[in-house]
Amino acid sequence: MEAKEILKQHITKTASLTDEQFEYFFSHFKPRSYKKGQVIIGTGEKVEQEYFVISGCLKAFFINDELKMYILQFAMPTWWTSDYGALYNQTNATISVDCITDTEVLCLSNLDREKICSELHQVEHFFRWRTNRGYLASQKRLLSFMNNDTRIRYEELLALYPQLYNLVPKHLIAAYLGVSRETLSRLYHAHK
Amino acid sequence: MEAKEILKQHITKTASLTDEQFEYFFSHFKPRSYKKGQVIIGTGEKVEQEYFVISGCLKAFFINDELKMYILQFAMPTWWTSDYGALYNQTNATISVDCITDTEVLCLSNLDREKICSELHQVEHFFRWRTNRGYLASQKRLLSFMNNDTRIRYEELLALYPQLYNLVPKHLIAAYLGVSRETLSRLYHAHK
DNA sequence: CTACGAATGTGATGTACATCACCTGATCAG
DNA sequence: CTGATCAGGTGATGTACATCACATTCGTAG
Repeated sequence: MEAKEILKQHITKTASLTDEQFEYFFSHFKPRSYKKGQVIIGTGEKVEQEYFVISGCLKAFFINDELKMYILQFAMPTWWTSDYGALYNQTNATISVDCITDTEVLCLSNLDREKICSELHQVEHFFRWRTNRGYLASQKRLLSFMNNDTRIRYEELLALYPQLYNLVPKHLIAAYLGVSRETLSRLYHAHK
Repeated sequence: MEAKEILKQHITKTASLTDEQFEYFFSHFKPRSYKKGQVIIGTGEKVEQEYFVISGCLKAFFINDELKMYILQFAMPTWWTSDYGALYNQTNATISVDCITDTEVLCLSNLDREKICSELHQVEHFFRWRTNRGYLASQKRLLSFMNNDTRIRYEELLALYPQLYNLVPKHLIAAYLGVSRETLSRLYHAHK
C-alpha cells in the first residue's frame, strides 16, 4: 500500500474528512526514505518536523552525560515520532531519532501542522486524539516503571511491539526497559 | 478570585474565545467542593468527569496488588485531573483521585467536553494544547525516572511543585518518587 | 488535659540491579 | 582469507534501595 493510502486509513479512523480535505491535508506532507543507521534528528539540532512512519522502524532516544542511552519510543508503521518538546517549544533537540532499519516516512512541519489544525477543525480533532493516546501510553509506561520489575516490563514490551523481538538487537530492548544489557541477558536466560 | 475568572484566564492563554463563547463553554462546568480526605474517584467506579482545580490540592494515584501506592500527579490550582484512561475508554477506574486538602473544583463531563470541542474549534484547540503539555510532562518524568537517582528526582519535584514541601506528608512525596518512605527520610537527612 | 493513630526517623538485613572484566560467535570490509 | 567491530553471554563484586522492626513525635478527637 502506498504512503498516501496508509495515512488516509490512519486519520479517517478518528476524523471525517472529505476527499478534497484529505488531499489538502496530505499536500503538507513530504515523503522521505532513510537507510538503516541514518540519523533523522541529532542532539542539538533544530527540530522543524515530525514524522509519520510508513515502513521500517525508528527509535527516539536520549543520551545522558555518561553516554548511557534510554529509548523513549520505537516508532513502527503508523506511529508518529519526533522530539516533541523541542518541536513545540522551538528549542534544540535533546532527544534524537534514528533508523533501526531502512525506513520510509512522511514529514510534517510544525508550522504546517498548526496551519492545517487551524484551517480544518477535523484535523485539530485528530491531533488532539493522537496526543491523547500518546499521553495515556506514557502514563501507563510510567506506572509500569514504578510498579513492575524488569521481567514483567520486558513481557509488556513484547506484547506492545510483537515484531520487535526479531527486529532489534537486545541492547536496544534493554535501553527501552532502562536496565543494563547484562541484566536483560541474565533475565532472559534464567532457566525457569 | 472566583472560579469562573480563574478558568477564563487559564483558557484564554491558549484559545481566543469571545465573551459569549466563554459563557457557553463555562456553562458546561459544575462547581463542587470537597473536604480533606474525601474520595472523588474510587477504584472500580465509573468515571464520567474530569476536574479543574480552583483551590486546594488533589492526588491521582494507583494502588497495586500489594497495596503499595504510586502517585501519578498532584493536582494544584489550574491543573486538570481524572482517570483519563477510564474516562476516554469508558472503563472502570484503576486510578483514584482524592483530596489532600479541602478543595474546590470545576467538573466537566466527558460528553460535554466532546460536545464543546466539536462545537467550538477554539475549545478543541485548547484541549489539544493541554493534552500536549501533559504528554510532554509525562515523557520528561519517565526520562527522569530512568536517568536520575532519587535525590535528583526529589529536587525536581520540589522545583515543579514548590508549595508541596510544607503541604503534603512525606510518605506521599515518596509515593510520587516511587521510593519507600524510609529511603526518602534517609535521603533527606543525609548530612552533606 | 489525655490517648490514640498518623507521620516520621533509624538500625539491621536482604536483594535486584549496575558495573567491570572477559569471553565467544557473527558480520562485514578490505 | 584476515582482522575489526558488534552483539551477546557470564562471573565477581559493589551499591542503592526495599523490607522489617521498633522508637519517637505530632495532631486531633474525646
